[in-house]
Order: sequence, then C-alpha cells, then structure tokens
Amino acid sequence: MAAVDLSTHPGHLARRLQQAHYLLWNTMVSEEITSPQFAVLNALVAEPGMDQRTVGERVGLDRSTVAEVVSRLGRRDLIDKVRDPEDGRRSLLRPTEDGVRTHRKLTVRTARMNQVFLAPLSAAEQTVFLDLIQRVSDAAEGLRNPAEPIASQR
Amino acid sequence: MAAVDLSTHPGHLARRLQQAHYLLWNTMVSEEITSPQFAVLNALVAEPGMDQRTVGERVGLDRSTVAEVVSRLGRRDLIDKVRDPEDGRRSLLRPTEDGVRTHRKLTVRTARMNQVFLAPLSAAEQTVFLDLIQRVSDAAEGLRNPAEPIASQR
DNA sequence: CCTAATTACTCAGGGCACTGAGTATTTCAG
DNA sequence: CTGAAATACTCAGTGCCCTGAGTAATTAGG
Repeated sequence: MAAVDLSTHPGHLARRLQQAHYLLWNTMVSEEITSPQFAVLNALVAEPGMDQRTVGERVGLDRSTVAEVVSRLGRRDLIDKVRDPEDGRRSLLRPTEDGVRTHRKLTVRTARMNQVFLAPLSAAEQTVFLDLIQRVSDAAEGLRNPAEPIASQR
Repeated sequence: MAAVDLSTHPGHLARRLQQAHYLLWNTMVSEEITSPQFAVLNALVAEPGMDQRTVGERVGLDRSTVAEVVSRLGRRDLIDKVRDPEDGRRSLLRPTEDGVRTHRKLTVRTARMNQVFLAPLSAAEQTVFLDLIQRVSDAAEGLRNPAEPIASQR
C-alpha cells in the first residue's frame, strides 16, 4: 500500500553495497583476514606504534570494535601489543614480520578485487563514485563531532 | 612504508558510509527500529503474506539474518507469523496494525533523514550517486548467483 | 507408493558495530 | 601535593551479517 521504494534510499543501498563487497572480499582476497582487519593492519604498516584510539580514528572504527579487531590480529600473530612505558593507559601496536608479509600479499589481491568490484563503471564514473561516497560519509561523520577546532598537524 | 590509501577502496568507503548512515538513522529515525527492520516491515506492507525466504530476497538479507530480524519485529508485535496451512515449511508474515502504523510514522522520518544524508550533494549528483551504488551492488550480487535465467514477473 | 532430492527454516559459531558502565592511569586545578 | 577531570581501555549487552550443519515438510522419480 504505502510502501516505499528502497532503491532510492542511500542507507539501504549502502548496506547492500557493503554486503556485496564482503562476499567479493571473501572469494578474492581472504577468508581469514577481513576487510576491517586489513584496514587496521594497513594503518599500522603506515605508522607503527599507534595506540588503539588513534588507529580507530584513522580507519573509522569505534573503541570497542578496534579492541576486538586488534585482539584477532594479535591471536594470529600479525601484530604486537605492548603497554606504553610512558603512558600506562595506552597499548602500542605494531605489525609483526608476518603481519607485514601478510599485508603485502593482501595489498595485491585487494587491488585486483577493487578492479572487479568497480568494473561495471567507466573510469570516469569510478572517480565520481569514490568522490561522492567520500563526501557523503565525511559530511555525515561531521554531524556527529560538533564543531571541532582545526586539526593540528600532530 | 608500503601502506595503501584506503580512500580509494570502495569497500572501505562502503563500510564508512553504512556506519555514517547507522548513526544518522539512530538520531533522526528511531532508536528501536533499525534500518534492516524497517526494510523488512516495508516489504511486508507492500506485500503481506510473504514467507521469510522471499522477504530476504526482496530486501537483500540471507536466511539467518531474516530470521533474526523477523523475531525482533515479532517480539515488538509489529508483525505476525503463522505456519502456511498449504505448505508446512513456510512461515507467512504480515504486519500487525501497530506494524502498519509504525511503518507509516517511520516512512516520514526516513524521508527527512535521506534528505539530510544526501544534502552535501547537488540534486544531479544525488541521482548519479544512487545510480552508481545500485549498479555496483547489482553487478557484485550477480557474481554470486551464476547465470540465473530471466526473472519472471511473478 | 516410497525413497531421494529439494526447500524453508533453525541453530551454532565467528565477526563487525554501537552504547553505557566500569577500571586504571595521567593530567590539571587549587 | 591532592582531589577532580580527562583519557585509554575493557566488559556486557544488543543487533546485523555470513557460513555450515541439522530438521521438518514437500516434491519428484522410479
């Protein structure tokens, strides 16, 4: 009767997009390491020694989720976790050698998967697509953090 | 070192987009009914009496997830669930009066939320955005179901 | 008919994502 | 220097999402 067409609802489409990606990741990249786990690993390869909070900020995960992902990566010995001697609240994270190796391997596969994922779009459309998603996400995240002052470079 | 820029990874962006939507939904639409729950309710308002499998197909949820969502909607007395007398395997689902009322209320709020969510884009960009997400999702879902024959209209 | 395949659903298990409450540590105000 | 505020993390609870295995009912083959 008064039902709505969900294909005009960005939230619904976002969920479907994410699910589609999840499946493709599973078949083309890894069945063990998930996309969020790769994101955390990637952040730590870029900048070893970050604490959990900072990692979460970088990859867009909240405190609890980071803790879980970190614990799984630790269980697989892909990252190390040590208490910061200078600030006993923090845990400092860094990839192990195995972690770096795994990251390298998955990076290649991820690139291939992205190509397949975006294949239905032309090169120009792909650029637009990434830009639009990013702008919407950034704006929506901005709604959460009220009027944060200008980010300093450190 | 060899780290990757995740802002060019559609999967990562898809996850962030969905999270952003989740937060906005929570503040602007409902704290009790989630977006997937609304999707199921919406499908049942459009076509009461579907079984769980069909609902899942319509809204893009797998068997297990539909079962969970349905059980939550049932707990809130928004839908009824009865065994199909003609086929004892099926559960037939239909919204209760309260379910229809709730659906109507949330429809209004959802429309408002979508406006806010898409506000950073121009009207033309919004159209492109929805189209691109849909095409990518459809294509990726197509990779899963191998060579399905042309869908019949019933 | 009656067995075998199919179909709808359930259940257990792993992982992501959020909130609210609690703990430990550090920092800051007085 | 000490008590209060802030910070990093943990834990419990809820919900979404998938897979693989199991159960009950229906359909199809011989």
